[in-house]
Amino acid sequence: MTESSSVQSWDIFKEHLAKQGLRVTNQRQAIFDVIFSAETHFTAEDLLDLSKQRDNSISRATIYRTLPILVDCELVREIDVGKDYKYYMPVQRQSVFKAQVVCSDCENIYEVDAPFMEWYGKTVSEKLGLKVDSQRLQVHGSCIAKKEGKVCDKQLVC
Amino acid sequence: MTESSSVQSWDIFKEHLAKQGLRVTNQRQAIFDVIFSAETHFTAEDLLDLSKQRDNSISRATIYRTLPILVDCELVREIDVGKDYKYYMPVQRQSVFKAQVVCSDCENIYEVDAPFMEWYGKTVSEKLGLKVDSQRLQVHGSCIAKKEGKVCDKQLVC
DNA sequence: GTGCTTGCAAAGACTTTGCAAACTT
DNA sequence: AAGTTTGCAAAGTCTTTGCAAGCAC
Repeated sequence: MTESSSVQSWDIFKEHLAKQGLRVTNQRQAIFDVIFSAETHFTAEDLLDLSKQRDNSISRATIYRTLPILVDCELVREIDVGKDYKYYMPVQRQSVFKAQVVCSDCENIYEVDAPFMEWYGKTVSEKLGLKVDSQRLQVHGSCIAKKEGKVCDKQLVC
Repeated sequence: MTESSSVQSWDIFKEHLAKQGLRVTNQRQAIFDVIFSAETHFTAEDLLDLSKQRDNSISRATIYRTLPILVDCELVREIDVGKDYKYYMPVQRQSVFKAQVVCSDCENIYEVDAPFMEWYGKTVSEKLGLKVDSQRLQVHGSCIAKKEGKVCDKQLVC
């Protein structure tokens, strides 16, 4: 994450807040900062912990109230991998459709290009009389390294 | 759903139970029957309601304990569309990878072939050192008919 | 008879919400 | 000053679990 892209994102956020009649608060600013200096995926609880380090007064409620705003303006993507909590991650500023590859051993989530999805989703939906709103493509896998008795850890690439 | 395919599914279920040292109970039988005479997707709560019509003593706990068994032996597919409850549907007895097209207006869930997924998932995963466990491809859309002021209802195909 | 199953109700896990105080504009 | 936003704690929603009674094998 370059500084300029983070600045650009902040402008998008501020503009979105203004447009919705919402306010720029210290809490929202801190939460934004945490997200855009992290670069990885995180849960609401992760975000709460990290945010509290910047401003201990930030509450769980504010985290849960702020995340939907960031998802709304497409600065953050919500990722549901079937667990009972969701992951979030800063959206890369590019328009290629992304698939998520989720490693169940080390909890890594990779985002990879899946450009064919745009065509596929559109074609299939139109046949059914639907207009595409969103798409999700997830591949769940497990570490080959781990199966061979080698290390697999959150810190390492599988 | 032809009768023969339902019978075949029942054999798979019975065999799976036996293999795991589990027992054939009236409740499991009733739940199985409900699922394989419904043909559509359903939630745990839907299943509870329908099952209670056959056997009013069936409890929510039993529903939640039985579903994972059916998912295990691949007779039922669990579908998480991002809501806080899950959908389930009887698995078609064929091996082509299926995508789900979810209509947010009428809550229909269509399953369509996505044969390319097998290749895609495998290729992408191997590059990352992963072995594919499962994949999910979902397209979320909304009714074109409804946008044009026409009817869109659960009963109708969008 | 042994030990898996069940229903019930309570517990869990994550997320949402009502309210009064605090803050942004 | 007017109207958002916040933290807190309680409430919600779906799902899981402990337990004693009941049932399959």
